[in-house]
Amino acid sequence: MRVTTSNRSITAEARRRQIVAAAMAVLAEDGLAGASFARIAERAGVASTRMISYHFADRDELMREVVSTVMGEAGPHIEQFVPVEAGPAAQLRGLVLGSADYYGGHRRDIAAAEEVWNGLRDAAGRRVYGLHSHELEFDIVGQILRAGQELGEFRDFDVRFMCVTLRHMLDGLAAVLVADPAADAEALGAELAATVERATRR
Amino acid sequence: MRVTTSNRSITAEARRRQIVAAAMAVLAEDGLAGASFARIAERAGVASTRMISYHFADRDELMREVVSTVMGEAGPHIEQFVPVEAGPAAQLRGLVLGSADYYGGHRRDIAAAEEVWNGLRDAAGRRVYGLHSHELEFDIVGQILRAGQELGEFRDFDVRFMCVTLRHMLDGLAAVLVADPAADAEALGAELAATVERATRR
Amino acid sequence: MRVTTSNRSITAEARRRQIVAAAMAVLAEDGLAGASFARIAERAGVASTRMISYHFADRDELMREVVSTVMGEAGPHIEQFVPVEAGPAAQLRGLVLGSADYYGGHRRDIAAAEEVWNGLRDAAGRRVYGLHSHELEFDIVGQILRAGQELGEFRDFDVRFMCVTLRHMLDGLAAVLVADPAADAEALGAELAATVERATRR
Amino acid sequence: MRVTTSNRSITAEARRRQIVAAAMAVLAEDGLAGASFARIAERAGVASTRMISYHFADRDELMREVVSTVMGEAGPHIEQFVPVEAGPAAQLRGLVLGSADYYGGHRRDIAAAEEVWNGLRDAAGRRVYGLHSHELEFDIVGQILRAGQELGEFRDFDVRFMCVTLRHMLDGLAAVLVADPAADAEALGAELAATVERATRR
DNA sequence: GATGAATGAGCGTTCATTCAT
DNA sequence: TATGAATGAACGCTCATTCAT
Repeated sequence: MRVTTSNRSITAEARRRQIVAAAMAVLAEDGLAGASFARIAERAGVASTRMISYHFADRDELMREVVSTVMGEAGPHIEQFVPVEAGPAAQLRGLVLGSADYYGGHRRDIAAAEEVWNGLRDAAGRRVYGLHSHELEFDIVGQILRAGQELGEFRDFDVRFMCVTLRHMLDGLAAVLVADPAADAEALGAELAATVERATRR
Repeated sequence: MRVTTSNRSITAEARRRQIVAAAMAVLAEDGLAGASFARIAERAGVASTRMISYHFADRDELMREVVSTVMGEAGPHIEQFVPVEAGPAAQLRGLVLGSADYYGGHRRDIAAAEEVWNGLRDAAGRRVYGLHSHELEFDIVGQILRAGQELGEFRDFDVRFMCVTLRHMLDGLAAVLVADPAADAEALGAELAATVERATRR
Repeated sequence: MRVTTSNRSITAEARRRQIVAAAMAVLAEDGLAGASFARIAERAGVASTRMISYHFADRDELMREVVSTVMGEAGPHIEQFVPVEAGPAAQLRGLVLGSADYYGGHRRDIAAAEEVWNGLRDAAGRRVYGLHSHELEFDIVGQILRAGQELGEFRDFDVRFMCVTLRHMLDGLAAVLVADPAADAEALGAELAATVERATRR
Repeated sequence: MRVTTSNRSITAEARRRQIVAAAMAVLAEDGLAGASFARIAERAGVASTRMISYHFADRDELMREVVSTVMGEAGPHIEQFVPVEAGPAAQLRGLVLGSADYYGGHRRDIAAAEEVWNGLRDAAGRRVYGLHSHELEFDIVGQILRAGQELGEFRDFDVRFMCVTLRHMLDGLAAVLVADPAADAEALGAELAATVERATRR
């Protein structure tokens, strides 16, 4: 059992969630540069931007919260699609289908998170997120890929680069789902799973 | 023979190129939001931001010029790698290898272009670029893919979605090359070509 | 009894009045084009132009406030000079004398308001104020004039055009009072009242 | 016979007239603040604002030229309506009718001139035009009024203030004609002439 | 927990004008 | 007579943030 040790009150947490939700809506609609405190406050229905400054240390913290909220939801959701006992190929397939399922049901959220992911910079101008922020994902996927190679199911490719390629293929799927509300997440997920299967198998 | 009929003088064109180059450098380093006229002017070594306003109608025009400059260079460069007489599989391979070659030689430029591509919005908050801006590329790649399917070389996949997937795989390649200056463009290009080959063939 | 239900605090209202007063002074001295935020802020004794932007949505709102402040004061002041029970001729005379009295006591204010009135344009270049903004005044004066015609006191003139003419005669009076600080408002008011009386009576 | 001793060439004069005409159009549409060199150049169909700077010493000279062009045309036109041999009352009537006739035929021009007249300031912020700029007109009209008083035709009013009042009544007529393209200049002129006649006669 | 007031720094853009042909 | 290039100064406005309750 996991316990969140937060010294924040219930109402404060509610306010934070309210603001994060508003931030996501604005990010998805107007982009990172358009997601000013003023617009987010207006969207959240709070009186002034001061409310945001009060609940978040600074803009960065709010934006990071957007990303971690989405990532925190996506991980467990996708996990359910990955059969623990099955082989690497089935697990890889589960990863793709699970991602497609999550993306399909949270198009606005992933659009928001991607805005932050791709655009956010720190005060010195360095990217806050980037390939290195995916290392945890690359570790997990890398283990599956390596296991497949050792079992002789997968061909001999550069594991890390395949992880990067897979990530971007999934980003492509997300982009289609965001751009076209009518796009069929399940069908495209299956399509991509087939592509990934052929790209990796011996 | 193509003739550019521009009503701009030679010196004006030179100044524009100088400013665009400076903009690219700043974009790659500080991102779209960090690419202010002040920083670009400083980088370009011109006295004031007024110089930029004089040569470009507005910020948008400058940013679009960055993208079209890179796209205008990349296209012909990659074309050389695509054998006209060969079959679809060879052409597809050429596309990947050519892209890798261009990306490897212009890491800063593609980083700059991608900043604009992903982040630029118009006054109303709508993305200036997006999936739809790739339609021309999708047409060309789509023709190759369809030809391959008709010849029985390629398996039966959703052509358009494969175009999107390919685009994002290439973006992943670019991301690696930008993030790691030591990354070997040729090797990764070959790696990706192998992946694409397996993903598409019957 | 009229109650102003404003959601602005007392201090905010005080600041607004302070800024409006400064704006009036600058407008009267330097004209509309010269009434920049910088000059107004300096005149108001506030640290920066940011203070003005904080209290007013934009330049237009400040300028409109100048006009409505003057109009809101002038109306009730002039009303006192118009005897409710008396006949049209006496009421018309009261209007002129009341206006002269107000103009004489607020030369700087009317100069400021007139700058805005004559010069302010919206973003599309259209006049914000104009003859149509006087319709309320024309209604009131028009009623007096029509009543006089029906009673046989006034001759048969075009009521609306007489309203316009009267307005411009009063503007002329204002212009003299603004241009010449030594001009005698009461005497000129009486002079104009005589002119208006002859212009209208049967 | 009057000879214009100008050291300007014919083509230069033509260019000046072309620019002045464009300035008038822009002034009437967009107001004084909107009449930037950029907009005037565009309207005149000349390549750059440099053309304007070349032909006029500065913005002031161009704006003054607009006013003096209109005044130079209006004077002789109105003169034709003032019978030299007739009495003061008839001359005064001619003045009003002549003005109405000119205004009616040059609505855009008088709108432009009035923009400059009311708004133009010198570098120090002082009005370039104002009541004092009307002194020549006031002299002429004043002579007529005084003659009428001496002949016993006119009542005993303050001559100078009546001149100011008349000027503003005419401005009111102009305002109506500018605001309403369908307004009948001749009818309103007759209406105003009647008003002026009653306002002045014994 | 929440708020109003205030702020310094920076934004892109426009202005009329000058320099050098 | 005309033009292209360049410029310094100023514009209104928005940003996230801090102070003081």
